[in-house]
Amino acid sequence: MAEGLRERKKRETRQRISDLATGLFLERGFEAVTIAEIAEVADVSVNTVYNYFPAKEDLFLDRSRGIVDRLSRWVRGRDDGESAAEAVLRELRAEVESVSPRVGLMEGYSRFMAVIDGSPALKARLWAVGQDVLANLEATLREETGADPAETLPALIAGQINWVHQTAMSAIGREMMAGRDPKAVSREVLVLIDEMEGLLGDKVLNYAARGAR
Amino acid sequence: MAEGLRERKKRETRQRISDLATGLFLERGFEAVTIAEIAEVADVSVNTVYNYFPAKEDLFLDRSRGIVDRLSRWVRGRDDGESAAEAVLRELRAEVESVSPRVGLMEGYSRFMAVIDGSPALKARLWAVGQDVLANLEATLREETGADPAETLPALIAGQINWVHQTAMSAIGREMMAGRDPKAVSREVLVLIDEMEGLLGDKVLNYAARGAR
DNA sequence: TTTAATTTTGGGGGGATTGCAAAATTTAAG
DNA sequence: CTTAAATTTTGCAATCCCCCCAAAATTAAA
Repeated sequence: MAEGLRERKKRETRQRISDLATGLFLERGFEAVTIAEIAEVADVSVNTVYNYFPAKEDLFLDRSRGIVDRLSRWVRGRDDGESAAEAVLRELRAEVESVSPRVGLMEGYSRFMAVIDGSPALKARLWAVGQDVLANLEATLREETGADPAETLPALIAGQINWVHQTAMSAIGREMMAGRDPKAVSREVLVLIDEMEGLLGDKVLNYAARGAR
Repeated sequence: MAEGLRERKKRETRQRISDLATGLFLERGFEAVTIAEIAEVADVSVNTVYNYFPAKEDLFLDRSRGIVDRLSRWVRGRDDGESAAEAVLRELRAEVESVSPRVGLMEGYSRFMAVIDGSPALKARLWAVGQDVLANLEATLREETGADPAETLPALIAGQINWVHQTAMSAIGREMMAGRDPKAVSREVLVLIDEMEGLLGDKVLNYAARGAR
C-alpha cells in the first residue's frame, strides 16, 4: 500500500490548513478569524478548506474525533475482576497522575481552553463529541455484559461513568484556563476523582466486573 | 401598574411571532423554515423578529428559559429531614406520575421532540440551558449548606442530581418521539427513576438534608 | 397639539456554508 | 512521451443567519 503523491499532498494540505487555522484561533479567538482569512494564509481557496473540513469548528477540534472510543477502550481493557467504573477510574488517574497532555495537563492548554470558552459553537461541538463518547460507552457495556436490548442499566451506568470523566476533564479545563500549574492541577484533580469515587453507589462501582460470578 | 397599549401590543406581537414560527417548525422542521418566511407569515419585518428573539432557536425554545431554576426550586422547597436529592426525586416522580405536560408527557410532544432531534442547533441550545440549570443548582446547594467556596462537593452533588433529572427527561423525550403513549412512558420512567435512585451513593442521597446537623 | 420615547422597518453588509461547472493537477494507459 | 481518465482545486453565485444604523411610524406624555 504505497502512498502516492496525491495522497501525501492531501494529507499535508489538510494538516497545514488545520495548523495555520489553529494558530490564528489561539491568537485572536474563534469567531474573530474568518474562513476566508484561513484560506488566504494557507494559500488555498475557501472551497478547498471546506473540502477538508465540513465546518469551521472542525478546524480547531480536528483531534477530538480520535477520543470517541476512549472510555470504551478503557472498559474493554479492564483487568480481571475489575469493573467498568474501576477501570475508567484507574486509567483516568494514571493520565492525571502522569500530568499527561492527553487530558490537557500541559503548558499552553490554558489558551486552548480560553478559545473554547469564548465560543458557544466550539462548546456545543465538544458537547456533541461527549454525546458520542457516551453512546459509545453504552454500546460497549451492552456488548461486554451481553445485556438484553431492553435493559436500561447499561445506559445508566454509562451515564455515571461518563459523568466522572466529564467532570474531571472540565475541572482540568477550568483550572488550566485559570493559569494554574499543571502539576498542581494534577494533584487537585486526583483528590476530586477520589471524592467522586466516594459518591458512586456500589452497583455502579461493581458493574461489569470481568470474570465475576 | 396598569399595562399600557404599547406593552400589550408588544406582548401580543411577540407571542404571535413565536406561535407562528413554532407552527412552521413543527410542520417542516427547524432548518427548513427561514426567518424571512416567519417574518412574512407574521406580517412583520425580519428586523422585528430579531427585536424580540436574539436567535432563531429562541423562537422554538421560548419557554425553556423559565425552567433554569427548576431544580433549585425543588431543592429549596425540600421537606424537613429531606435531602436535596430526595426532594428532586420526589418532585420529579410527582410530575411523571401525574403525566404532566411540563415534563413532556402529553399528546403532540413527539413532533416537538422530532424537531429538536433534527436540529443540532436546537440540541446545542438545550444543552446550554441544561448547563445553566446545573450552575444554578450548584449555587443553591452552596447557599443552602453554607459550604466554603473552595468546597468541591456541591458541584459534584449538583452533577449527580442533574444527571438524574437529565436522564429522566431525555428518556421521556426519546420514548415520546417513538410515538409511545404518555401514560405508558410515565410508568416506564417511574421505574427508571427507581433504578437511578438505587445507583446513587448514600452521600448523594443524604446531602443537604434539611434540619440535619 | 407638540414633543419625547419607543418600535418598526429598510437597506447594507459580513460571514458560514452549499452547489455547480470550469480549470488545473495527478495518475494510468498506450 | 502523449493522451485520456480520475481527482482536486477553484471561481462564482446564491442562501441564510445575524448585526448595525438611520429614517419612518406609532404611542405616550406634556
